[in-house]
Amino acid sequence: MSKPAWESRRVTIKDIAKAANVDPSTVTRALKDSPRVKPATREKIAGLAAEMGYVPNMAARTLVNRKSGLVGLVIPDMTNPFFRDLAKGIEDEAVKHDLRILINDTRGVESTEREAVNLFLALKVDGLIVPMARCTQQYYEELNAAVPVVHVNRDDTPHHVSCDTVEGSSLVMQHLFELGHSRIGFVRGPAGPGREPKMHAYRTALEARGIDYDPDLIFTFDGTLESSNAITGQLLELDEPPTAVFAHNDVNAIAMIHALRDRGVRVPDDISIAGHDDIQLAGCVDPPLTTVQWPMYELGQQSVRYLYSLGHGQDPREPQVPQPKLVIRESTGNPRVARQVPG
Amino acid sequence: MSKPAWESRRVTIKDIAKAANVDPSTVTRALKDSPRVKPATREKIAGLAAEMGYVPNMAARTLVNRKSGLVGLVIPDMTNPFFRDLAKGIEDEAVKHDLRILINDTRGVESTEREAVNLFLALKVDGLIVPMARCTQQYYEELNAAVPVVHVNRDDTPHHVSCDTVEGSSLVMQHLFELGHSRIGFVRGPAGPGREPKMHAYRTALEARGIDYDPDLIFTFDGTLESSNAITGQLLELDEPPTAVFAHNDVNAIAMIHALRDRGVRVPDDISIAGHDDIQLAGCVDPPLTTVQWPMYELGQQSVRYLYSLGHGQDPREPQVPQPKLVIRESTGNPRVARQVPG
DNA sequence: CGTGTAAATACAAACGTTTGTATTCTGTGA
DNA sequence: TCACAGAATACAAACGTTTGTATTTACACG
Repeated sequence: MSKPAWESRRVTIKDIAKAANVDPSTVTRALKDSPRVKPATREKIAGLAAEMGYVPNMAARTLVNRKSGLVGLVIPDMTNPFFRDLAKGIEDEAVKHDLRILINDTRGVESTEREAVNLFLALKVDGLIVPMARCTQQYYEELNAAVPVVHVNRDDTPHHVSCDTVEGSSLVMQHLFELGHSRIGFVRGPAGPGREPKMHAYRTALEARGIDYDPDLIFTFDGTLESSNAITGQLLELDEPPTAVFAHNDVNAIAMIHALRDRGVRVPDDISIAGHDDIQLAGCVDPPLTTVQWPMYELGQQSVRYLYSLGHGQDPREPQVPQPKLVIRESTGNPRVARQVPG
Repeated sequence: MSKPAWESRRVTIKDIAKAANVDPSTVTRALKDSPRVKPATREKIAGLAAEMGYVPNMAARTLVNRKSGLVGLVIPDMTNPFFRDLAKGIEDEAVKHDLRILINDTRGVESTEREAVNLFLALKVDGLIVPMARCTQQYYEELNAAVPVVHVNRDDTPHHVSCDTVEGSSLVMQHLFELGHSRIGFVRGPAGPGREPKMHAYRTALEARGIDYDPDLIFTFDGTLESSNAITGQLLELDEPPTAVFAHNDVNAIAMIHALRDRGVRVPDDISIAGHDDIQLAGCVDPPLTTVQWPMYELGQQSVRYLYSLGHGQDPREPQVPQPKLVIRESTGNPRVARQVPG
């Protein structure tokens, strides 16, 4: 096996300088179009750089700049289409600010999240974007001393972009009430700090209608398919199952619809299911999902802008994102006439 | 607004050295448990480092080591569960080699893929793992001169880990033949280099049975939901639609099943659908999907091992991964008795 | 042909770590 | 008490880039 080519030293600015018979500093300036270098020289250097296959060394750059132009994105589950749209918004906005995005999937594990954050810290990222993190608020407040951190969809932290979670969830509850439901289940997300707005909206809506809160109707979704299946099982085993369920997100809602069908329960005839997020898939499943349209792409964009302000000592303006909207499709309907439980 | 805390300089090895009254080099060695430093000093330094909240500066480290301990993972669609399992295998193996994984989602766009590669190059990654890349074989051969690159599921490149694609696809074809199908559609992946093994298996299987290859039965999936819908539409508009379809992957297969149902076509009664990959969801949809079980996790592990050997000048051993297996579920069945197309 | 000025470029220090080599300890045995 | 080995630590250079300052060059003007 011949000696691998990548062991040979890569071409540096000094190599180019030597080839062009100038000082390294001139090369740097030429490469970033500084007016301090004469056009002819600039072009000669640009040509040489391309020809020699120069790749800048970010490590050296980061070292002197004390920042990398990188933004770390810490997501709990890259498989959730929600994060794809978010990431898209983030990346589109990031290029405008000359920032590059690095992704780390924590798989919903808190320790992994910490490791990811540490890696990004060591990488000297300019900022962190953390949608719905697992770690505690306190952790992030401390972290915030080290690097700008903006949260998405979480409003208990110093810096966050979000839209009206309570409003979104209230719309769902109102819709279900209007259809005639009163026994409504609620699936909350992974237990943890900063995720209570949906729950809050749920309870408030119940109260406003004078309906007692029943802890039996509360389930917890951990992001996995199994979890959705398990919830579906629990739910059907109840003496008096709910006639409608407000699911934590669309992934959960869709999985539950499948699980229900497997058990011969029809949606929405036997039970209504509403989701949250309006992922692309939501309109394509059977039945199409009633859900809350959540401006993920915009949230992504705003989080970068926010981060940018933060990193430049500006007081970030309250981000403007569209209000959540209810999208009524076919997974919700009128409840069946209540069967009286015998005895 | 008070001065943001993150503008203050972070604590470096020099700060620790000063605090501990030793030389920076001693701190380095203490922090990496070198036997050259006396246990008492080591502990004192470790304590100080923790107390002062020291975070190593990877840029400086990378600069002197000329490598970062990072591995870049370039994936076309992070939403495909396939890549999640792959990434899991990669990360689990990576920690064993003290490597960290960085992900970049290219959304199937070739130019984005190039940018991602360049970013990783600038970051001085130790290697690249590239499952089913969009760029040409030639590009990667050149790239391979700069950094170790291993491909997953693609066998036209210098270094790759894969398992028997032809075998996996042949199993599907054989299964469909045995059910009595002879008019079988095939959905290929995003057009591009290095993705012909499935196609090859398809055509070979057809030939072996003496069935003519019909270009009308070949469709191209670009990874999106819309694409699956469009294919479904095209397929049904055929004068003589196929009685079975071998889909490029499970995501495609599942989307097609949905699209078919929307149009009132039943699976497998009216048409059989087989997928590829056996993602977690495959067993949970309705009907459960017949598919090829693909050892994604193992491929992930092997790709890191392979990369590691490559990076250490060892001749990498041919990776051993399980053979693909056919998983027969309910989305495939006997064809309906062939309707004769009138005159 | 000087002189002044602006343009173009060179110089040098710094960023935070690592590592090979040199130096200073420490304690032992004669 | 001295020399010596070995342990512990200090020194210094290097990694590739950036940037403020200094130097050289070119040119126009008197």
